[in-house]
Amino acid sequence: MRFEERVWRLTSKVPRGKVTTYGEIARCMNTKAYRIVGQALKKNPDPIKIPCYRVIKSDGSIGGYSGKNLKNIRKKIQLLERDGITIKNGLIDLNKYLHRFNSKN
DNA sequence: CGCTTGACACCGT
DNA sequence: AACGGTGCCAAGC
Repeated sequence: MRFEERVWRLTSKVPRGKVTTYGEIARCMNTKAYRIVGQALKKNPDPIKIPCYRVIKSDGSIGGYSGKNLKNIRKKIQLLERDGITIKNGLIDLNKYLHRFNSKN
């Protein structure tokens, strides 16, 4: 199983209305390669099954979406709000919306 | 092989 | 709270 595929599998488990972080995914895979998580999502093969917009940064800010292009970032924000997530000043309240994986992926 | 690249995290100021 | 610097490590070249 490639690193990317494990990232995609975990990402697809995040329920609607919740989010997770790059670091959270990496930790769940017992690695510190949190930066690689983003690189994997960027290569998302099936956005329908893999809601990569639900993956944000650990400080609650949005992170990127298909690159760091501002237009794409806004798109990501719209998708999150469509899920019922409120974003104030570009920040998401992780205490409220963070999805916690059960130790096994 | 070795060097660079990131959709990041963490700590100090 | 907000920056800025440093650490991270799989992939790609």
